Amino acid sequence: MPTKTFADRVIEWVEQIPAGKVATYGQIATLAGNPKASRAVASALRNRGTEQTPWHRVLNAKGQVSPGKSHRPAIQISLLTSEGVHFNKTGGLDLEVYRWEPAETGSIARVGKD
DNA sequence: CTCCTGACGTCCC
DNA sequence: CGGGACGCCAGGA
Repeated sequence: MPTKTFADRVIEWVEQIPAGKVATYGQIATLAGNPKASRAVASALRNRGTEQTPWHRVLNAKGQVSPGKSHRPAIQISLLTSEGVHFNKTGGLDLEVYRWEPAETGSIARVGKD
C-alpha cells in the first residue's frame, strides 16, 4: 500500500502549479494516477487544503470555478485575478492559455488536446 | 465498523 | 446535443 494516499499525491501536484497557471480536477486526478478519481481530488483539497496549497488554481473541466455549495468561488477568482489570470465574459478563463502543463515529471499521461 | 456525502469527470442512452 | 448514472478516494457521522 502506498505510504501516501491519493490525496497526498494530489496536494503535491497542486502545490507545483505555478502562479498564473491553472489545472483541472481531471488533470490533477490523471497526474495522481486515476483520471476518474476527480472526486478524490476535491475531497483532498477540501480536507488537506492549506494556505500553501493553491487549490484556487484548480478548476473544473469547464475551466471555471466550481459552483460549489459550501465554499466561496469568489476566493478563487480573486486569487487567480491577482496572479494575472483574467476571466472572459463567459465567466471562465482560457484553458488554452492558462492550462498548466506538467513537464518536469517526464512520465505523465497527456491531458492536452491533440 | 458501515453508510453517505463531496471543490468532478466521463460514458451511455 | 442534453440529461442521467456510474466511478473514483477519502473523511465524517
